[in-house]
Amino acid sequence: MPKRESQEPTRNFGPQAAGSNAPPRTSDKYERILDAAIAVIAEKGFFTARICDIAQRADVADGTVYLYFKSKEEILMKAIHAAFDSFMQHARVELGKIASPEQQLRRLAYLHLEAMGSNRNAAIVFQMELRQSTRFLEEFSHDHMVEYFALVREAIRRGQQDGSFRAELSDKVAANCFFGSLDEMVTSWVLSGEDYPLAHAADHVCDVILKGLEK
Amino acid sequence: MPKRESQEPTRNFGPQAAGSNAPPRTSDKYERILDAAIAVIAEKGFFTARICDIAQRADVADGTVYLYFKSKEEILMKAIHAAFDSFMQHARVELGKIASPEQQLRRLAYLHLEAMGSNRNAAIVFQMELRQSTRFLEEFSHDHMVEYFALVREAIRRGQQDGSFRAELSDKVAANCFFGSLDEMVTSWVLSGEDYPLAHAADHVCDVILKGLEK
DNA sequence: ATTGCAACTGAATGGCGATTCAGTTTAGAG
DNA sequence: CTCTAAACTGAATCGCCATTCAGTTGCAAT
Repeated sequence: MPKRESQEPTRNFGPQAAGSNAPPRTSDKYERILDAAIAVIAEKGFFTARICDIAQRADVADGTVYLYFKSKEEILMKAIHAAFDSFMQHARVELGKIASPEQQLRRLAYLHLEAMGSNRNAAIVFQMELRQSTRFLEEFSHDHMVEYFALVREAIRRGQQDGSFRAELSDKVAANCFFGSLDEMVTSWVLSGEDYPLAHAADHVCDVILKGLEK
Repeated sequence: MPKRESQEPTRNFGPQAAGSNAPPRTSDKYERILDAAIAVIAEKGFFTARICDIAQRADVADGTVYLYFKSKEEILMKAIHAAFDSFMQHARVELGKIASPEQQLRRLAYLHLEAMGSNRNAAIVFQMELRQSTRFLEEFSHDHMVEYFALVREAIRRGQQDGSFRAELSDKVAANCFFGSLDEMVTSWVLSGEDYPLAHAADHVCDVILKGLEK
């Protein structure tokens, strides 16, 4: 029988899914189900999305979904987790290459909008479901946001120290403005239903926010 | 038997609730149910909130809820509608008293945060459920947002015309930054679980955004 | 006191859909 | 080819809860 890929312990799953369940195997079913779930949830919302819709879209039987995930909720959790982690890792690497706090924020704004703009379904899930879900996924998704905010606040504080940003501003408020502005750009992009290149807006947002932070 | 209050046609309801249903009467049940619904939905989310929870909290029987509202969905709709209309009316009056676009935006920021900060449950419903609900209440809640944005964009455009704001900025992007920043302040206030006076933050946010818009 | 009707009640209904599991298929090993 | 276990299937189960409605209560008019 096929065996676990000879890789790092908990890297690429596919097998034993949810902690203690039956352990599926080598095939792209895990990813297919995740993708299908994001698409269906984006379209109908978490609570209205039915497992059988997801299964159908992923082209597997209803029961198969439960070989890979413990529950409907777990699918959403894993989907958000995966997307977020991949974004944060990418963002950290990119920001590491830049010294100027101002340029870091510009870059981050671009990455944020690009990530959302490149996958509408994921963007919908993030904008619409993530908040709602904060209630029942609690700490989980919240921790991710805290991570992101830490990145922003850090850049802002460094900018204040090196004298390029006004020191009297609260880094928390400033970070909220930065994030909130980008978030709203994404929301209006999602709600518009159109498909203009979202990332183009990064510079325009930064024109406002960075000037607002400047000395 | 008690009769409809001698007021404007469709102002204060209480009676015949949902268009064609059975028509209840003079008592505060309508409001009690709305308030209970907001509280329960704030706590558990729209989909997880049970009608019997709402009824219990409003101190009426399950069935009574349906004398005043057509469905669970309608309760949320009416609640959002009422809160929004009252805010918009108030905001329009207040902004009408102010000439300077900059001061208008400052005032609006204050009103926004004050409205949210004065009723945590309502704020939770707005921040968490309104977006989610955009999907199934569609146009409905979206129209309200458009109204609010129109107010903001109008002030921004006037500021650009009178030369106080940079004319090269898109009023749409600027409005997104303004709204997004406030919205994010509310979200972080809601998620913090603490009860600091949210409205105090209005000036801080405006310090950033207005300076960002300035010439 | 009697009547009639609006308001209200809450147990029963009905449908939906997540989850389960008995049975089927697949594919590697012998 | 045969055997076995993992992987998969999808129909049946089961709990949940919005909504309904037969019956009760309150009250004002007569």
